[in-house]
Amino acid sequence: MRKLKYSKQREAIKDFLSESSHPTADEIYIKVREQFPNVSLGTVYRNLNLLSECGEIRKLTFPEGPDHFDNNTTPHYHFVCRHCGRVFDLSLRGVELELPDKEGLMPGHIEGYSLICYGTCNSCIGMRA
Amino acid sequence: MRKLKYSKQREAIKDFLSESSHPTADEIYIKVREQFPNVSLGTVYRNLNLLSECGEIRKLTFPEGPDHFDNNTTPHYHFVCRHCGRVFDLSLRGVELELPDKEGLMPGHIEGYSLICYGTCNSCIGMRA
DNA sequence: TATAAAAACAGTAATAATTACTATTATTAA
DNA sequence: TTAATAATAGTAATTATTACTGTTTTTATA
Repeated sequence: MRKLKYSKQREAIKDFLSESSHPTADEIYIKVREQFPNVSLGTVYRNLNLLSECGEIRKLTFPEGPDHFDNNTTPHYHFVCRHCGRVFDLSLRGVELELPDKEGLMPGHIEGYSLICYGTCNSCIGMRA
Repeated sequence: MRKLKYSKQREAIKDFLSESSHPTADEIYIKVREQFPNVSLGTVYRNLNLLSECGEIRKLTFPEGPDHFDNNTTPHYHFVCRHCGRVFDLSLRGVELELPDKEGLMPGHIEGYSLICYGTCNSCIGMRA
């Protein structure tokens, strides 16, 4: 694996990730620009990809809209509101999948999985009521 | 819900979907063009979106590459190979999630979910051995 | 069967998200 | 202190998808 050198831009990206909830690359870009006005969106994407590859963060892909990024790499799932697009964490104790144990059923070697729930969040339900 | 009128292009798209495994819009386009040389990619996308909205097919989104489409709308999961990108069906009896029963844990009303496993498929494992 | 409204079409242009390229600057190990 | 390499900003290019427009097809009803 390649060696990462320190960069203050990457540090700012990580800082913002740790204090925010599933931001998109663009949201991170807007925030980091407050501290580094010349930072480029490419730098944000490159660092997010580097950090995902290192396993420091997770990339979340949904059928609608841009990817989101999550600094919580412990096993957990997500709920996405189809109306406002917000992403929520789900712990779902009791829904421990233990998929790696089911290798026999797999068409190969499983290295990870993602569980995404879709629906309408409570605040969007409230708006329609 | 809006009313669909018959179209032979849409019929060809459905036919190909039912005899193939998780094709992308572009793969469908290439195939349907054999029968309708002037079909446009926009027509393929429009019909795939219409059919997804009607619940006749499912759209599959992965972190890499274009969306895939699945004419199997019964509950099942997917395994995606990180190397060749192929998509496999998983039945995984015993991993019945029953998520709709867990509404109390959700930040809203759940309408669906997707479970995607990532890894290396057996044929890609063979190639590296 | 004729007709008219609605839907679908092909072809093209536009958009959104992301990646690639390049010349310069910053980091780091020796 | 230096030299190798990683990282950067800025820009261009790419990929996947959607939107637009004028024409054609479908379908319900007269």
